[in-house]
Amino acid sequence: MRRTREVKAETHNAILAKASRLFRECGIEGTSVGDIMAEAGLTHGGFYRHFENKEALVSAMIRATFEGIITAVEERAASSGMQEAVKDYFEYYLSDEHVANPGWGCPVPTLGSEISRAPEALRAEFGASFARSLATLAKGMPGPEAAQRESATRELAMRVGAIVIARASDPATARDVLEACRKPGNTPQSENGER
Amino acid sequence: MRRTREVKAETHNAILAKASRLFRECGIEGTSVGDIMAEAGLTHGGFYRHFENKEALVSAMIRATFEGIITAVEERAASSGMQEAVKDYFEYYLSDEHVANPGWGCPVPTLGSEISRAPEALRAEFGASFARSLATLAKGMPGPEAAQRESATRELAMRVGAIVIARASDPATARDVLEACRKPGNTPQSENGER
DNA sequence: TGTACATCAGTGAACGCGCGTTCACTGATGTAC
DNA sequence: TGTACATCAGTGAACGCGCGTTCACTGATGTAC
Repeated sequence: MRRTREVKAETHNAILAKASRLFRECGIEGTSVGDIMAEAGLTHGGFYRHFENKEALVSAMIRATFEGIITAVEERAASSGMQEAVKDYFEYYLSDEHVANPGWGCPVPTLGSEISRAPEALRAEFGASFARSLATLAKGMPGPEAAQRESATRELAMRVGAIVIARASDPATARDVLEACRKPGNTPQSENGER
Repeated sequence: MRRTREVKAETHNAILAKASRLFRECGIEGTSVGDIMAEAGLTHGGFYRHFENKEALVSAMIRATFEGIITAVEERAASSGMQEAVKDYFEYYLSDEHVANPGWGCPVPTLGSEISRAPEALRAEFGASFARSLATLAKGMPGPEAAQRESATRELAMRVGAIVIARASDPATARDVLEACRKPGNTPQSENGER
């Protein structure tokens, strides 16, 4: 039953894609290797021909998922410009759709706390991938480079918090929090340079 | 080996207190009933004389932990005023100490994503407890009531996100994010009333 | 206040279950000639 | 291009383990009189 190189590569990508959605939707501990393989139409034993263990898959999933977000924003920027692409992303971020579909959303609100308790190697991958995403978003912010990075960080942090709170709360509380965070006028933008 | 009412009440509180720290530090799934009981100096079997099941403990822990935070802020406010108490809380929130000690910190960044996937009853408890905490913090913000609530929400959301990101990242990324969020000047404060 | 008995807080063995990982096996693919 | 054999992707049973929960048991506490 050996498969061609092409088929193996497709399987590998399928495992990654299914893991990406399931981890975001059900959490890392809440998703078993068997769940992922079944979703990919395979049995659990074959998993270890693709990844050394579950942790290795988590690491690859983190990188691939952030990379996918970066690519999506950059593709949008190619037609409408970075500023518009980032504005759109931030608007989507606080949408009811994003709140309701963690499996297709940003990995930070879903996986952040689990990664906090994970081995250093995973936190290193998460930090590096997150930093790359942030650098992309920063390019769509106004002002000089330092201010861009700072305001992208604050804007994203506020949205991550809003999503975490909204998803963990009853609908009424969720609505209040989302509405407060949707209001403009606080695009932090910082005072100015810090010296 | 039956215990007096007083001893039982003490045991009950000990279980709650140990669970509060362990859940925040290791996550809900990452903490077993046995872990909690051992921490309280007991064996796992006795747990069910105090709580119907693990979920009931989680619910009680959420309420008690938020209530503890509210009490701490209000006690500080009794001597220095609400504005100062809330300012202090927000400052502590982004401190390295808070990042390093999830077991003694805000339950939102640690438990938020797990609660998202929990039964509705837990999300209802989380939402209600969170909303009460937010109402307390709002009292320390400037402006009319609606603006107070809004800016407390945004300020807290940004901090929740910052902590989630910082804890899940490598030290360098964590530092960058925390520093960006510590800068003042974006106390959102919203435009003004919304009609 | 004293007695008799019911209650029940806490113990620790046992349960069924799902997990991550291993392994012998299969047969199609890859490779060396 | 054809042949012989090594490789290895995927299968499914099996492993050891820790989990939440149950339960028979113990003996001190609570209660009824």
